[in-house]
Order: sequence, then structure tokens, then C-alpha cells
Amino acid sequence: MATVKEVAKKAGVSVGTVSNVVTGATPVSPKRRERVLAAIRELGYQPNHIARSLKLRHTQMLGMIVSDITNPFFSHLVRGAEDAALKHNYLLLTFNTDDRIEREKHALAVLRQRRVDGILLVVAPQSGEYSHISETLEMGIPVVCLDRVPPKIRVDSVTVDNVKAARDCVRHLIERGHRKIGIITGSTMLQTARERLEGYKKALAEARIPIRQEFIQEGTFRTSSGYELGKELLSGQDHPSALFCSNGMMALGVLKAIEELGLRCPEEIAVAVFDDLPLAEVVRPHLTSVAQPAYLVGYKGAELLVQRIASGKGKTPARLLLPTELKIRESTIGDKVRDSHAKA
Amino acid sequence: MATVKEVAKKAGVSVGTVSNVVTGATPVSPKRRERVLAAIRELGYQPNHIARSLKLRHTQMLGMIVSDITNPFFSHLVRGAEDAALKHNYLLLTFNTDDRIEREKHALAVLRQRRVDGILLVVAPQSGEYSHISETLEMGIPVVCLDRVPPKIRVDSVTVDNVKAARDCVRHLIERGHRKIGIITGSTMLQTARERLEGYKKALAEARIPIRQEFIQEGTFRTSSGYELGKELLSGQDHPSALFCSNGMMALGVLKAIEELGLRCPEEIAVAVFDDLPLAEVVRPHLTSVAQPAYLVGYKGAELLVQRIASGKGKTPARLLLPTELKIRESTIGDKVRDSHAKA
DNA sequence: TTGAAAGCGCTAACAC
DNA sequence: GTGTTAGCGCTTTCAA
Repeated sequence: MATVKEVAKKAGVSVGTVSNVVTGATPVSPKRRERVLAAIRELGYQPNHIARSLKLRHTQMLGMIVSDITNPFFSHLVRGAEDAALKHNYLLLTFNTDDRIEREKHALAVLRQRRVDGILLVVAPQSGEYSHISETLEMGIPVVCLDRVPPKIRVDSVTVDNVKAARDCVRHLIERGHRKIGIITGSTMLQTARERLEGYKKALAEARIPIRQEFIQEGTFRTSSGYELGKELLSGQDHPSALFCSNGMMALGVLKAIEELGLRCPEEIAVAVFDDLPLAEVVRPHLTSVAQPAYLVGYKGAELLVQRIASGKGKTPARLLLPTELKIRESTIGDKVRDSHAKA
Repeated sequence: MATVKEVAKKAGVSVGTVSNVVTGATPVSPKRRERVLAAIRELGYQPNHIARSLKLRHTQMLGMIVSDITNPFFSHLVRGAEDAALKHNYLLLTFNTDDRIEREKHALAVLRQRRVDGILLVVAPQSGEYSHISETLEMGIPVVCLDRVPPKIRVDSVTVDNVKAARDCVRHLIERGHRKIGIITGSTMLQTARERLEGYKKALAEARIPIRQEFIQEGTFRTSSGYELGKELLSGQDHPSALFCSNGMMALGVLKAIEELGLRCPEEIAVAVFDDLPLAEVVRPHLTSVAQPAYLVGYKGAELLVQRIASGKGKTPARLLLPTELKIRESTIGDKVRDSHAKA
């Protein structure tokens, strides 16, 4: 592959001049400029970005670490980040960790060696230990955390307002007349799951509805657990008239449980769900759900990162909290709930 | 950030020695080695991979160009590629093109400047013109095409055997007793759509069932077109008793059409679909579908690429054709089809 | 084994 | 404006 040197020779100018025409850093006389351009064309010259990075001491690359790109939430996140990055002339180096802390550490190490200009990170939950990220920060590589933010570490972040979203969603159930509302949460190891539970409790408290421990079930964010816990919650006489699921997968399981129990949704049991899978629109009944702005989280995260790269480390970390949207659909707005259910 | 030079100084050895301990290229005496290691630790030295790339003339990076990572098929593709790449010590630089040819060209250009060692490419369909990819090849950067392979260009590829898969699927319908089988294809601009149609025709031909043009409808791979064309196909007296959808999204539309027409699936109308969305398992009825090995396509593609990188351009391009799996579910195996429908 | 030094391709400071 | 040159951080001959 051709180099500046060869181009310079062919055009009969110095390498400095060639560099100046390709970067546009310093003006070059029209005729020399023409000659250089011609030589570039003839040689099929492609500037070597690696050499440039070495010299300039930045790579125009961003690291992107997510748990699993196969999960729609994260694929949208990545897409948003990529669009923003590209707009600012950065490229994305992507990693999947499957939420395993050792893979996260490895990714971070690799990214440091690659001298990326910044890192977008969805931290593995329950790691408890964040030295790898603070070290990265100390080396002067900015990190912005997406979706989840590690406690006690001064880092930029953009996340979804889980508690508000869950509260709004449960409040909607309350407004529909429900007072016996169950929840299937995700593992309380997960921050997001805890926050959603918190929102649920908040909504009940605001409506002065006492919390019933037996209406709170901890699941695993998988369809199967939605199914099992759904059955558990809905069996027996005094079961909830509405269910709030902490994620979409579990809602699917709940629907199956409802069907098998011969209950009707939403007439006998309303269902609302955190997460707006593409499913929500196609499953019967259409699911009332909290739509998370995954794409935006990625997009804003990348923008925040390039900004941070440009401005150096600021004193206080920026913490964006993005709003969700409550999409009200069939699963909570069928006929009015019956009294026997609506009353505690 | 510390450099070899600083490490060398601190350890009281030459830079060459430092390099030798980090790369392990040449043996180093135990004590010097220890000193170097200690210095590295103290300084928190991180080898600069950029400098290394410049020197070594390879980057251990692969470009990955897909149309949209938000599409589950592609996110699995990417995941597979990443897993394989990582195993062989390569990193992935990802791009989305939304199937726009100018974005594909841009991505390729950027990747060339970045001196990636190879490129995994899902070509934008209907581009008609492939000079950008043959140029890349000529520059010595191997490319392997995934899922779709551009005609008349000598390039490695790994794809799914669309025609066989479609044929098997339609054959299954035939075995269930159907003889009036409709198809909703994707745009015939798309190679994959054409191949699936071909498989459909092949299956009918093999069963000596004459092809009826009015049973073939060209859709857009979107839910809405499944809905509209489904209605069209299923209205009227002499409608098909089974429908084959060329992709998952359209199948969802078809289901809706069936519901609105008051038909029952599979009793009155069987449905089989190409693509095994996560949906297939949750939608009612569960959809008989062709599962594509997206992850494997990515994985094998990356392996083929690193192999090609190692071996240089071979004479004949490798063309992997991966098998699909037919998942038979409710939508084709309800009660036996009625005679009036089953007979032409 | 080890050290010195050249050089990967580029940009930017400097002198002209 | 333009050319010359040092140097980004690394690996790898080549001599010792």
C-alpha cells in the first residue's frame, strides 16, 4: 500500500505537503495540491490511520461493552451509540461480557492497550468491586456507564429512570381501580430489578395501599419464572387483580399461566410489564408496557463520552436519567375490573 | 502512560529486553526478566497496541458490516462473529449500513484506512455494483460475505441454504396433505427472497403440484404486507389451505389477517414461516418455522476469515452453506386438514 | 543473552 | 507556502 512518501515522490513535493493536502491543516498552493491529488488517485493511496493514531495519540475509537448484544435492549443501545459515534467520527469496538466480571475486566484491559479514546460500559451486576473501572479512569480514559451505574464511583452515566417508570406503571393500574396488585420482580441482585420494585412500593404507598409480602415474588427475568410465579400468585382465592412484571420475558410466562388457569386478561386479571419487546404488539392481548429508550441511552451515552473526551475530566460526573414511556394497551384496559377483585 | 523505554530505564535493561519479556519472542535471563516484570508492575505499563500494529503491519482487528444490528438475525450474527474473533485474538469494529450502498462503501473505506486485517460483510442488496469490494480484495484485505453473496465476484462466503430450507418447509406442508399452498415472498430484489421462492416452487414441482400464479404474492418483509397479502390470498372461495411466509414479520401479519377473517389456524389454514423469531414460541398458535443458524453464520464466517488472513488468498473462494432446522409446531399440525381444502 | 539502532507511516515544529 | 526532520512506541535485525 502506498505511503505519503511515495505520493510525495510521484507528485514531486515533500511529504509535509502531502500531509497538508490530506489533512487540510495548512494551505497548499492550487497547482501543487492538484498534483498531489492526482498522485493519490493514481497510487490508490489510503492514509494509514494507525500511523496517524500513533502520532496524534488518539485513535478515534470507542470501546463498547455490553452484556449481550443478542438482547434487544442492548442491540438498540449499541445501535444508538454507533450512530452517535459515527457522527462524531469515532468507531466502535464492541464486546459482549454475558455479565461476567472477568470478561468485563478483560475487555477493559484490551481496550486500554488499544488506546481507545473512551469507553461505553454496561457494568456486570453484582461485581461488588470496581477497581478495574476506576483504574481505567485514572489512566485518563473516560468511561461512561450505561443502563446501570456502579455505586460509589465517580463516573458519568446515562440510565433509565426505573423507579419512576415502575411507579407510573403501577399507578396506572391503581387508577384503573386495582388495589390488589402483585409484582414479579427480577433478581434483587440486579440494581434495575431493585429499582423497579422500589417504584412499585412507592406507587402503593402513595395510594395508601398496604404492601402485602405475599404479592411480591422474586423471579429470574426468564419466561419460565414468569410462568411459575404467575401460577403461584394467581392460584388461591384472594389473588391479585393485577400483575406488574419487571421484564418482558416474564410477562410472556405470566400470560401462559393466566391462560392455563382459565383466567381472562384483562377482564379478570390485568397485566402490565416493564420492557416493551417487539412482542408487546403482537401477543394477545397486547401488553401495556413501559418502553425504555434503549437507542437513546446509547446515543446520549456516546455523545456524553465524546464530550468528555474533548473536555477532559470534569469535577462532577454527569448523570443523565432518561424518561420512559408508558404504552397503554389492551392488557390493562379491558372491561372495568370486577368489584370483588378491585377491593382489598 | 508508561512506555517500553521507561520500563527499560527503571529495570536497568535495554528496550529490546523489555520487548522480549512482554512478547516472549526471545528468551531472557530469569533475573533480568524479574526486574522487568517488577518495573512493569510498578509503572502500570500497558503495551501500546497501536505502536505494535504499526510496526507489525497488522492490527488484529476485523471489520464487521451488517445492515442493522437491531434485527435479531444480525445481532446473533455479530455475536457469533465476535465470539470466534475473540477466540483468535481479534477485535471487531462494527458498522450498520441499513442496507444503504453508500454507507457500505463508506464503511469499507474507513475500514481500509484503519488497516483491519479482514472484513466480514453482509452486502447491501440490489447494489448491482461491487467494485468497492473487489478493490478491497485487491488491496489485500480479505473479505468474507455473510448471509448474502454478491454475484460474479470471487469472494469467500457463508450463507444459509435458503432454497433447501424453503423446499423442506413447503414439503412438510405437502406431507400434511396440503395441495393448495400459497406463498408470501419478500421483495424479489432480495436474493434470499428469490431463493426461498425457488425452494417453494421446487417442492411443488417435486410433488407434481402445478404452480398457481395467484397463490404467489410479493411482499416487503414487513408485518403490514403480511397482513394485506394474507387477506388477499385468503379471501374468496378457492383460497389456499396453507401459507408459507418468507419471513417472520410477515407471518405475524398473516396471523392477524387469519384472525380477522374468522379462520382458524391450523384447522382451516396452516401457516409455516421462514425465520424463527423468539416470537414463534409465544405467538398463538406456535409457529412452524425454519430456524436459521445466524450465530453459526457469524462464527463460521469469522473463522473462515482468520484462516484466510493466515493463509493468504487461495485460488478458489470457500463457500459455506449452512443447514437450517425445521421446527414443527402447532400452526401446521392441528387437526387433519379438511378434504375440501386439501384437494386441488 | 543483551544492547544499539533502524524503521513502521504519519504529523507538526521549524527553518527557509 | 514549502521542505526537512524529529519523534509517536514498538519490534527486530545485527553485533557484541
